[in-house]
Amino acid sequence: MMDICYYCKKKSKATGKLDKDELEKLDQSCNQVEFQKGDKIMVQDAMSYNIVFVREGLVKIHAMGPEKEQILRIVKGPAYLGIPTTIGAKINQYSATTISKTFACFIGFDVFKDFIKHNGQFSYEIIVELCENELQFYKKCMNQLQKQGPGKIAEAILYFSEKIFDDLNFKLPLTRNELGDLTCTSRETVSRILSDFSKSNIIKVNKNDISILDKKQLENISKMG
DNA sequence: GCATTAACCACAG
DNA sequence: CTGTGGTTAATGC
Repeated sequence: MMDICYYCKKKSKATGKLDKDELEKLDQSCNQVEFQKGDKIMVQDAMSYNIVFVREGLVKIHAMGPEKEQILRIVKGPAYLGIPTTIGAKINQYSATTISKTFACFIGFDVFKDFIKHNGQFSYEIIVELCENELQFYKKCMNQLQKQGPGKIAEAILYFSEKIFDDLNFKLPLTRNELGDLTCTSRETVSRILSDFSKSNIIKVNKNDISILDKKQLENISKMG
């Protein structure tokens, strides 16, 4: 059972920069887990000892704020989870819950830290991922702070279509309530806006199945706010 | 003032 | 869990 990581076909870009010895080290502190939809991978306010690599699947990063639950972002594997909170704080600053069947690996933080300190190529790839996340998050902030309801929802639909599913037709992996938590609106507003879009033939909605009919229009609404 | 927007509440399916 | 209608509060002409 040696060298599972060595032969793993779902290596991250960073892990691809590790040599054989390092992969063996990784192997010894890496633990594969299969999650069902709705399983918790990380829990806010708990101690964190691991970095999680999501090989495949969708995960929501969320946290309880002073008022209500907030979904911070949606993560699609392959991607790392928990680097900011594990490096930057002793206690998890957010939770991670799967929204689809997910395959993930838990990596001991000591080993992960060791790679960062000793393998520049590895570190660089990690930094690239963190930077992309930060830029994406800035965009989401602007979206939430400056757009009105329809603009926020339009951007969320485009986000799922382009970044997550790469398809004009997709099954929304969130409830209306969760989509509200993601876009900083109420579930009622999400409902109304979705049916408005539907009535104007911009999208087709059937339960959680969404089809984008008029992408131009949707982009326009997203842009205009 | 008047219009727009969206949250909150309630209730039905 | 969703969709819809009424009410209310904030904001901007």
